[in-house]
Amino acid sequence: MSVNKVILVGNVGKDPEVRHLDSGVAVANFPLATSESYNSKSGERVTTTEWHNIVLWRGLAEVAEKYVTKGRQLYIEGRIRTRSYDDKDGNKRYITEIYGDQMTMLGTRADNQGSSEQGGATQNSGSKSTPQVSEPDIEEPEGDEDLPF
Amino acid sequence: MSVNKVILVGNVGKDPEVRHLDSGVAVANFPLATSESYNSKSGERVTTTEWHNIVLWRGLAEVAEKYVTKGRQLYIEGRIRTRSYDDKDGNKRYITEIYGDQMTMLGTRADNQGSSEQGGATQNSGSKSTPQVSEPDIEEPEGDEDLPF
Amino acid sequence: MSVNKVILVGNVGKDPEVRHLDSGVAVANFPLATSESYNSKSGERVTTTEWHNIVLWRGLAEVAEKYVTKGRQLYIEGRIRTRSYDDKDGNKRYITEIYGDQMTMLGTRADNQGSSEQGGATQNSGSKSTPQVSEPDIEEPEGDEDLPF
Amino acid sequence: MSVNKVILVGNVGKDPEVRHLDSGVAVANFPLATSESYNSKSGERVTTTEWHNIVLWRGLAEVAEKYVTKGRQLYIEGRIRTRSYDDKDGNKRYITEIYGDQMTMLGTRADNQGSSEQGGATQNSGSKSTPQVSEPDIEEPEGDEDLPF
DNA sequence: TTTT
DNA sequence: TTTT
Repeated sequence: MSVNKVILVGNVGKDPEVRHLDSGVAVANFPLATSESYNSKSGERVTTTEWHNIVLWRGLAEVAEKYVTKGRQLYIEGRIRTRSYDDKDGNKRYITEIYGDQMTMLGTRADNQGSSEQGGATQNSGSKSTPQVSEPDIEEPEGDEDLPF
Repeated sequence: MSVNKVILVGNVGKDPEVRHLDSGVAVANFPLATSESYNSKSGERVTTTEWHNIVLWRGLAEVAEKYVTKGRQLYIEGRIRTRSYDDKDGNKRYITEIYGDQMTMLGTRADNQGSSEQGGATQNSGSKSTPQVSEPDIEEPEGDEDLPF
Repeated sequence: MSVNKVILVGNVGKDPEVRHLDSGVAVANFPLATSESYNSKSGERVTTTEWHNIVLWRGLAEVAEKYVTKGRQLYIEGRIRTRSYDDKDGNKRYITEIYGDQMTMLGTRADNQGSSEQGGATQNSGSKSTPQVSEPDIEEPEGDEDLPF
Repeated sequence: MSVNKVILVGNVGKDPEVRHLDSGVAVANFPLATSESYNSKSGERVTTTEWHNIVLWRGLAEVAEKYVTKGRQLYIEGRIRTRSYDDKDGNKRYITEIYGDQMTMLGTRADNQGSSEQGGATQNSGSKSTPQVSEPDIEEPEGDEDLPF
């Protein structure tokens, strides 16, 4: 009876960290930046950046491992999840993450690799550079508890 | 160059707290619950609830003050914002909030008030019980009729 | 490499028509109304209604058959699809439809049935009146061509 | 009491046609393609393309006039609107359009211009190549700093 | 009519 | 920590 949906277009802040759980399930984590600009009262242009903690599971994590790199522009659709953990001092802390259910690579390869032999709008051929992917299904990301975050 | 969008349909956990800043600007805060169900490996039906910290400004805050109450089912569209603050021990803490840009009251009055004289699908008359509102914008693209398509 | 997403909250205009294809696949069709209000230049409050042609497949169609009725308030998430057909005069015509991938019943039962023994915000017990459902997966709605629209 | 929202990421099919109404209001029209791939029953990879009729007003139309060109990858957020018109034979016809409320240019300039002196991830400097824009609204919730959370 |  |  409810909806929890997030849609982000932003830039990857660091190369993903990908773990493979004992169960064989892959999990990827990386930060994604979105930014907003507005004119302050005093007239300057102000830009603020928001950092999102992206978490991808299974197939999406594997795609991230292969194709997602720092600087990449991505579309991510997913849901918000806040979880608690104990910090080194035994205090309960909270962290909010975005569990991605859908991911689309934006821009072309030239854009994102800096290899730069080619700068046009055409996508690189062969090696299916940047697939669009989604979660296999509505399978729940269980086994979550196994993760030593 | 980026997008930070959240869409929620959930139930209000507590009556909003509404503050009026010195500037006259109103700010409302309240928790909104979304829930998800899935079948665990062991076969039971598991429901997890996610709590979202909703923040509304100005006109939306004023609408919340008047119409949003505990239990209410709402549609909220907004953006994610994580801010830091120092806790009582001087430690830096983070909290993630949803700044609402658009809000729609769901269900009918009977639904949400329990007064219940009337249960049909028709909306309550008079007193425009549950207005739909958004941040200032909403300039209508009129003049449409002028177009010689 | 692309995204085609629609999010609607509106009211069902007519009870769904549900067909069962030879393959056993169910398909449901019904209109959903969304409305917008704004103040015209001349100062009156103007409300315009938009009608969306909703199409649901398989499990979602079956849920619609059981639970979706005229007047019901629904959340629908899906994608836009425009298809052509030949009208009685042999002219090519186009129709745009929303293929729903996700559906959530809004409001409570009292709201939507008019039976009205109960009007509070609590959901009906037992018989899990209004389930939230989604497409089994990314299975393509093939067999579409079989439909005598 | 309703929501009519569309989110698209796709490629511009033709340079926009921009009109300036007598009132001074600008209107831009262009097609945007989104595509979907899936594996058919017979095992081949099938890609279908959906064409969306984008309509932008005022400031957004002016941005489109300056920056949107054929091939460009765009994020568009808006709403569905179906309108009728009479065709040359006097028959009533319908067309469904997407009225854009928000637009974001995706990829970098190198991506979209083919000028190609440069292929890396860095955006072109100067001439603020690809602004992100939205309909008039966007009043910032400043005064935030005043809040004694 | 785009893009991969 | 990204990007413009």
